Order: sequence, then C-alpha cells, then structure tokens
Amino acid sequence: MKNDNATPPPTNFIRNIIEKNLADNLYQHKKWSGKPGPEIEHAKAPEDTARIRTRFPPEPNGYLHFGHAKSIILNFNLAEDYQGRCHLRFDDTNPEKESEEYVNSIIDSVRWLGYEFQDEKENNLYFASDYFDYMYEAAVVLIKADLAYVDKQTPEEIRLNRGTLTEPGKDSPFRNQSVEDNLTLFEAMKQGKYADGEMVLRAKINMASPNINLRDPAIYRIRHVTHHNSGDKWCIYPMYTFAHPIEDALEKITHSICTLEFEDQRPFYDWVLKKLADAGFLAKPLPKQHEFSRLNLTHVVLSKRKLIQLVDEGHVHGWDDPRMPTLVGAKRRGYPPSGFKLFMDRIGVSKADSVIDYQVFEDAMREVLNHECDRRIAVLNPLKLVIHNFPENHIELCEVPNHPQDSERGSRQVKLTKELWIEKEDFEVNPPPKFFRLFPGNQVRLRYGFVIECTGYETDDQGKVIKVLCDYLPDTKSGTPGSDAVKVKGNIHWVSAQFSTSVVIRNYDRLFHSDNPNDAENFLDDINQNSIQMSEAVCEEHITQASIGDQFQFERHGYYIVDPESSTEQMIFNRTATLRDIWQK
RNA sequence: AGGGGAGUCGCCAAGCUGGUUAAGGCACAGGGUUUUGAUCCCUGCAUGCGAAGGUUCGAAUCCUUCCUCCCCUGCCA
Repeated sequence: MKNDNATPPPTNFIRNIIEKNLADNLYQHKKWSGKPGPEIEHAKAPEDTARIRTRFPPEPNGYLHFGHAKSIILNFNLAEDYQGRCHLRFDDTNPEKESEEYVNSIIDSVRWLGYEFQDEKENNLYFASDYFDYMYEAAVVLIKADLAYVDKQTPEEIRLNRGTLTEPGKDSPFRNQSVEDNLTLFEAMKQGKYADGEMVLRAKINMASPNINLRDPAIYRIRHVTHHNSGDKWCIYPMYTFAHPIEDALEKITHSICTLEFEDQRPFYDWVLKKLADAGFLAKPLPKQHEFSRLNLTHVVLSKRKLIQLVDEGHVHGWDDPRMPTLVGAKRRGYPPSGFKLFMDRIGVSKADSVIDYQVFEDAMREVLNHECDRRIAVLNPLKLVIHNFPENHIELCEVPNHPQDSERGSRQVKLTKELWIEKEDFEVNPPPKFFRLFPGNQVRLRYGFVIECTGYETDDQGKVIKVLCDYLPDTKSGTPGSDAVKVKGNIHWVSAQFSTSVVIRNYDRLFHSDNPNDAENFLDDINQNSIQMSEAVCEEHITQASIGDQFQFERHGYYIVDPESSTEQMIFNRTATLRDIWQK
C-alpha cells in the first residue's frame, strides 16, 4: 500500500484561484434563497452556507465520456474540498438535439461516479429550460437598455456582415431600430408570428471588435420545436452564450469552470452579467468563468461526432461497448469510479494542451483494482496436465487466499485432482532462455498445491502438444511444514478438470492502433480489428457464485468483470486490464 | 502588427508576489521481497525550465525580442 502522506496534496491553478477568492472574502455575504432565481429573490434570503458553488452543465445530447468525467470530478471535488456545493444542471437550450433519454443516462453516470446533487438539504438538479422565463426577462432588460436588437437579416447576410478574422464587420441595417420596435418584434417572435430563421435577437456590442464573439452575437433564435422539458411553451430559445452566464448567476455559482475553447467567450459572459447587474436583475458576487484544458488520451477518440460514428456504423456494439470511452462503457469494462478519481488526481488540471498516455489511465485502474479485487483462478487457454503418481480418485483440498495482501478477505478451498487444466503458455517443449515454467525435466509449483516435475508430453498428428505428464512431490504441499524444501522458480496456476466451470472470456484491447487516431486521414482506418478477442476458459467452481458487475483478478492474467449479458448457464467475463507483465516485454 | 491561450524530464505536472541541490506521478533502467515473471520496497532518471538578449549579488520565476503549438468568422455547445 502506498503511503498517502508521501504524495503532496494535488494543487492546480483553479484551486489557487478559489483559495485566493476565499482569502479575499469575496463570497462572505453571498445569499442563497434555496433555489435558483434573480437577485430580487436571493436578496431577502439568508447567507449561503455553501462557501463556493460549482456546476457540471452537460447538454443532454449524448452519453457522457471520459472527458466529462474530468469535469465532473473536478467540479464536485472542488465543492466538497471547499465546503461548497456542486449543481448538476442540464444545459438544454437547443431542443433540436436534446432528449430525455440522455438526461437519464447522464444522471446515472454522475451518480455512478459517486457524486450526489440531491440530499435532505438541497436539491441541486437543475434544467436551464426551467429558467426560460428569466432569460426572456433578461433579454427584455437588455432591449430596454438599448443593448439588444431584433435583426431581420438572413443568416447569410449576418455571416457576411460579421467580417473576418482580420476585417471588421458591418453594422446591421436594423441595428438602430427603436427600443419600442425591438420590444414589439421580440414579443412577436415569442408569440410565434415568425418562422424559424426569419429574425434573431442580437446583443448590441461592437461589430468592429477584434474578438469576433463580441460582434453583436445572436442571443435568441426562433425554433418551432417541442422541447423535452418545456414542451411547446416556447418557440424562441436562448443561445448558449447568453443563457450560460444567466444560468450560473441564477444558481449563484461562484466558479464557472469550462474548457479552453470558451476562453474567447469570457468577455461576453462578463458583459451579460454586468449589464444585467447594472439593471438590478443580478447582483455581486457575480460568477466567474475559468477555463482548463480538456482531456485527451492516446489511442482514444473523444469527439462526439466520432463516437456517434463508431456506434452508428457498428464498429462497436453500442454506447456501452466496453471499448467505448463512455462512462457507460467504462462501467461495463470494469473501470471503477475510484480509478477515475485516482487518474484525475494524477493528471492534474492546467491550461496546457496535453495528451495523456493511456498507460496512466490504465495504471490508475490497476492500482485500485489490485486493492479492491478478490483473486480467482481461471485457465484461459487450457492444456491438459496429468499427474502420473497422483491417486486416481483423490481430491486434495488446497487453501487459497482471496487476496495475497489482505488476509481479512479470507480464503477458499480449491480441489486438486489427478487431471488438471493449465495454461498452454506455461509449457514449452523447447523453452527459451530464462523460461522458468514447465518443460520436460523441470520442476514448478502448482500454485497453492504441490511441486511437480514434468516427465513428458503427448502430441497429436500435427505435433501439437495435447497433454503434459508429470509427477508430484508429496511432501511439498503449500502451507505444510517443509513444503519449501524444494525450491522452484516457477509457479503456475491450474484448475481441476473435474471440478471447474466453463466461462466465456472477452479480452478487450485498445480500439485504435495509433497514439492519436485523429491524425489519421480517416480515423476508422486506425481501428484495431483485434480489439475484442472471445474465448472459452475454465474457471474454478467458486466463480459460479459471482453476480453481474462483480470484479476479480484472475491470477496471473488480469482484472475481469461479470458482464450483464451473463446468465447462470453461461457466465461472461470482460477483461478490464491485464496485469503488468515484464516477461512479455 | 486580427483576437485569445499555451510552451518546465519520453507523457502529465507543481513551482512562476525572484533566493536551499527544479516537487510528485506515469514511463523507463537497475536491485530487494514474493507460492501471481503481479503487488510491495529501494535506487537511478532536467547544471535544465521553447530560443536569444537584458535587469539583478542571485531568474523557471521580472523586462525585451523571437520561435512553435492550440482556439475563434453556428440563428451549436
């Protein structure tokens, strides 16, 4: 076990910011009415008991993946570490792409990671769509302050007049429409008097801004679409850039943490909040946006488009395929939530673009799995072994610990008989140098049993080894006095041919060959065609007591989890990760 | 001269209000323990902080110039 004191507490620039904010008493007297709302509702409420508030704001338009896990763990851990709260908020402002199916899956995945957002004190499950009334009101506030206008230009015209990266844009001919006209038009938009795309509400900032996001960004668009939550109440929907700062403010979020690509958006985020605060709609302390670099992993694609393609084109068997970098996939693969947390601790949080070696991810998983999993014995590639001098019908009970480093996990008895299954790889007719397993004349220990000496083998017509013969040394049984008298270098595992059960094994490997599949002309060409290898294995009989989701280390092989497709007749095991293997290298 | 970010060991990443020999993890290389060639333990692993100048008794940390990479021209988020 590692000494936790040896590793310094993980720190990062966001924690530094929070600690400084707290030291500056920035949030000392902030209010919280118990539910999201504008300042008029928070003002009369007591001081917030949460020192900070963060939020995880997914759009319910897909399944959560490893990248989301980074954000979830960051936000929830921050809240926990600084005696704050973290909200789960669905950023559902675009009904064309969103659905309830995703809402439910996302909730499940956040909980699976071990985070809760609803308890006896607070229910912090929110939907941006529940704030549509406030957002409409906020838009009206801006219009009245002559800070927003309804633009009747076509989308094409708006695009053309936006200018380019190096040239300023041109003002819309509708930019100086009267406040009254804007109010009337916006109301008419809301009433459904116009078709999709006919007009849009825009913030009035500066068409010549060097930051393109400030060239009068659209803040409301017309979409005659049924919303998964608000139904047909609205036919106009706020844009993310306008909605997000308001969502954060209504929820009294202190630290709004997002990924780097939103950095250019921050001036607009601050603009919206300031203007609404000026109008008395919101009050300080206003939320602050902070950006970190998103997760990239070698041999993995995380773009939503590519993940959809993998599923839709059948390169994997659905979103929860154990090879998918989704959280539902991770669950089925057997990657534990605690492994994700350890992984996030190890990779840290910064603003530098980075690509993490998949090894780092896998090693974090191995570390927690090694600690958490009971051991079991399975022979994945069976070869018959016959102990020539072993009594015909004798059953030798062997005591096998469930965990070599944790005796409190107890032990079990495994039956040793004359005929056993061993791994094909554990026997060599002509062993390579330094091979210390079984070969003619060599001695090895049958793990937890006796030392045996290989006396010969049998082959089929093709010369393939089909049976290994040996003698056992009666005085060498594990755990008995003097059993160590005979020293052997090799230890091989085995299961009784008589007392064992057959199971299906699904060995998974990386889905993509190259470090960065995105570099390929077509990432699909980089797919590893051997990313899943099915086989039948023989396992010790105790395994039949396992249930779906149970995880074990199959000794000398790796970590496996019982797949949901298992039945009592046919158990199926997914390989989560192999054990490290210096010999293979 | 569009704007915004980032560059510290093979991969991450602390440090960056200037001041002991530049944390830590992963990887890698040795060694020890071990009835998993696993785990665990020990040792090694940047005279160097994108580059070049400068300020200073002293710079990864301050200044100047330069180089490289990433993001931004949706009525997506």
